[in-house]
Amino acid sequence: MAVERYNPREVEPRWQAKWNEADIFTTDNNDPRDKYYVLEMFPYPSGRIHMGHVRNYAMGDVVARYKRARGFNVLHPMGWDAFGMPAENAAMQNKTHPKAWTYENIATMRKQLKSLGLSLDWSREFATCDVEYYHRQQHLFLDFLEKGLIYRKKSKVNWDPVDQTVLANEQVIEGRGWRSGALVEQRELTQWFFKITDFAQDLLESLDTLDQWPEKVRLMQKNWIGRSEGLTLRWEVVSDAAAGEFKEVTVYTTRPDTLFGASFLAIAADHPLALHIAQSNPEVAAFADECRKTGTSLAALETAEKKGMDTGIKVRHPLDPDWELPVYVANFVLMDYGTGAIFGCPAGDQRDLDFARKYGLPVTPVVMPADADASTFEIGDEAFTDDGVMINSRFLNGMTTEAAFEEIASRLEAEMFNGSPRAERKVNYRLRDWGISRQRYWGCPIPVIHCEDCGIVPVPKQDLPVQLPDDVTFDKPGNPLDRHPTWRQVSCPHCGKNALRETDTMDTFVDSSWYFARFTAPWADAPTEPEAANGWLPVDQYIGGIEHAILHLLYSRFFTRAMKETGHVNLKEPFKGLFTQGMVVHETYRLGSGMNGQWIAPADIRIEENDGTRRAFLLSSNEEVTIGSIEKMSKSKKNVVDPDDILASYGSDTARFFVLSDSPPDRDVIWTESGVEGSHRFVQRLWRLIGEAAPHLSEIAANPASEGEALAVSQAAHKTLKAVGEDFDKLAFNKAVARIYELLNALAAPLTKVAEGKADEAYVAAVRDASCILVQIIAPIMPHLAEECWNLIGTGGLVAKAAWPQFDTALVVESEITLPVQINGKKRGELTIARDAHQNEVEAAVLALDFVQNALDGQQPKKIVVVPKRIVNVVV
RNA sequence: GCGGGCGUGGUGGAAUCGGUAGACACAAGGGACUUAAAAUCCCUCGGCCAAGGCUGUACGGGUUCGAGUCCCGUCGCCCGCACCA
Repeated sequence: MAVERYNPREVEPRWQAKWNEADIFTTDNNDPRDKYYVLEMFPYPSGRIHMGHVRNYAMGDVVARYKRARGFNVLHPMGWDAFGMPAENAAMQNKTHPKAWTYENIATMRKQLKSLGLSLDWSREFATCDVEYYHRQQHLFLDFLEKGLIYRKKSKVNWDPVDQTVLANEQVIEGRGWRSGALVEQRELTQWFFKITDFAQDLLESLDTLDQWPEKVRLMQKNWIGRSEGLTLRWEVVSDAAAGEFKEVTVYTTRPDTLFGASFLAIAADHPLALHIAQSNPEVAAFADECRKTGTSLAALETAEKKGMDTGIKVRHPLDPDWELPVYVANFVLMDYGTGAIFGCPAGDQRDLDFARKYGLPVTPVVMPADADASTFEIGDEAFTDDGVMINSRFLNGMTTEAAFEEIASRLEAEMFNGSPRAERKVNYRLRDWGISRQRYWGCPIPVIHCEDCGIVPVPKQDLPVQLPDDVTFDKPGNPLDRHPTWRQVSCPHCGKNALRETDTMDTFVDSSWYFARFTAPWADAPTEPEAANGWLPVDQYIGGIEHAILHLLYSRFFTRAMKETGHVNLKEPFKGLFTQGMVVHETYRLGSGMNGQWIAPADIRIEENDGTRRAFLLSSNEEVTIGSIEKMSKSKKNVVDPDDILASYGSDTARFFVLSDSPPDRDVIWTESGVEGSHRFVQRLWRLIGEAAPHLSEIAANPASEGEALAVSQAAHKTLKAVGEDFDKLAFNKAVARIYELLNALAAPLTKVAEGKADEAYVAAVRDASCILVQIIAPIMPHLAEECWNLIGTGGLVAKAAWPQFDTALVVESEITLPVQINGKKRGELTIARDAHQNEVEAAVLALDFVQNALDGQQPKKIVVVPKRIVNVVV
């Protein structure tokens, strides 16, 4: 019989409505079953969802639906990371209010997400710009402040001297402001900081407990925290009028063993000594100013050419009073790290070597490889940075690097200089405290008041929330809160005098550092309901982009610790399992070249393919378009595919199935139109095969076959069921998809046979069992299609509420296995033998094989390697 | 610059712990059905030579009975670098 084509436009909204009616995705905190919290990183409401969102949320939804079928009480919420710069940029460009712009975007994107049929608990939805949310964030801020986890200090920002405003790093392009084009300067402001460094050691050590995180993310965090063991070492300044009061310079070094290879000291442009010298030395002052024009991003600083300026000051070597070294100001030494001063050993550090070559400073090799010859070992263009044997280092000669470190450290620790030890062992971290002050409007106001008499006064909790005023304008650069006529005016909670509100708002990373905890009780008056938070947390499976591997995840780990210290939760690690998914990428198309070229959207072209050559043409004019490289979907390159277009033509199930197919989920997926069509063909094929057989299937109860013709059908279904469950447990969605294809291929002929009425009862029962399994394993990926098929087979109820089926153990084990047989490591044939055959039996059977006999040519084999159940290798 | 990752047919990828390289899909080619097209179904599909074999996982080395997988080096691409989210 003929079956109508599957029409997702009709089917998908219908099932979404049924799920709503049955209210099956709303989560009850008091449900006694085992909990499972699956969370995808919440989106920034940029305007419309993109394919990256579809992929991210499809993955989370598969996990949520699968775990629900497995009997867990699943929490799967959604919200909006809604504060941030784009809303202010839009306000400046389009004269819209950030609040209106943001909530309109949220409305659009919520509608788009709902059409995907995600199994989300929408009753817990919030946006970080909701007053109810940032109210509680201010509550947390006050608690952290009270605990001593927050302080103020001076720190640098990118300052645009034309727009008179602070710029984000991404707004600094090649050292210039993105709007004004003016050279950016560094400027110091007093800003608020979270003391993340208090937890540096714990954040580092606890990485070992995160065994469900990708190894690479743990490694990146470890390197980011950057624990090093070294020495602070004081150098005596050779008396000099220019040095003034400065009698010594303290450096931090992790390589005290290379001390005899030192050839200069380098200090940061903002080092107190540099600042002092700059007062009397215009050259140094000019150079330091130049260093300050690089902007504040580390990448910009480090890719800049390494430069320095001799201060004229000299220091004495700690181990030789007759040895004097020059002190440079250098642009690669950072005031934020260590002591803001280093000693340069050109032979043992590439940066120091480049610097020494540039300024004609001596290069003395002090470490050489263990097997090198001390009399001939030289440093050319490359420093020797490995461990080895000490040379040219007086009493250290012949020692290992490690022993030399210990020798220098203990000698200098014991030596007194100006009344205190010359050196001290010190553990240092690269991690810096987290600066959260932003001079912007669209963020969470920092709830403090500045009073002339009382200083900094926290806003009393009963006065929260400190609400953002709505009546602001964006016609001028700078922070609208600063120039608001009345908002700042407030009386001091202490003394009642006129005082001023803090106008800095919080970094948006703060908003995203605890939203996962808020989802557990978004209605709570306090930031969390501890019982709910402790019950649900940690998040069992967190899914998001690799671009958040360091900052967002590290800040969230810090926040959870800080919330523990302030009694809002009682755990340290917020995310038990982490999965980082890849991006969705697409070909680019370009019309014309060079300056006149323009990017063309995929929707505006058609592709022709002849003899393997693909050419693209503009739909409107038939002009040929150049096919460019495959890149991350971005507005600027126009290589975006709007999920709405895909949903309109293929439906949500096809889109979800496609983004989970082919590519491993942690790698990028290339969006291709032909790939989507392939996925859609599968949807139609499954619908047709099930639909044609359904009238017969619905008449007979499911029953797997244990013998006869139908055995193969049941074996295929149960093996796939087992494998797909394991794949879902590992988030290996692409493998699950491949197995689903395989199963449908295996069921195609049996389903047709049933449809044609040529099957006996036992066969139909086995096919029905297999069909139900098929429908249940596709249900997490293609929930609408699954409900429609489920209904057609006449199973009753919703698949979304059905328990995950059990596979039959007897159907998934093989009694015989086929082993590949190699001769000298190359496959030459196969051996089929009982699964539980003993090693001796396998060897005997292999030696009896014709091709083995031929290869041996009468001789004895040198060796036979038998890897049980895997392979046999005969060495002749 | 520093830190992290990736590289397998025409294409996306599979290969669980070092054990049959190319599962599954896309594209392409051929055939069946059709008045025709679409849809569907069947076959072929890394390269080289005729079988049988040789060769092949970015490139160059190494370890091993056996390497896509481990080690060393090179090249290319991607992510992060603290005020994008």
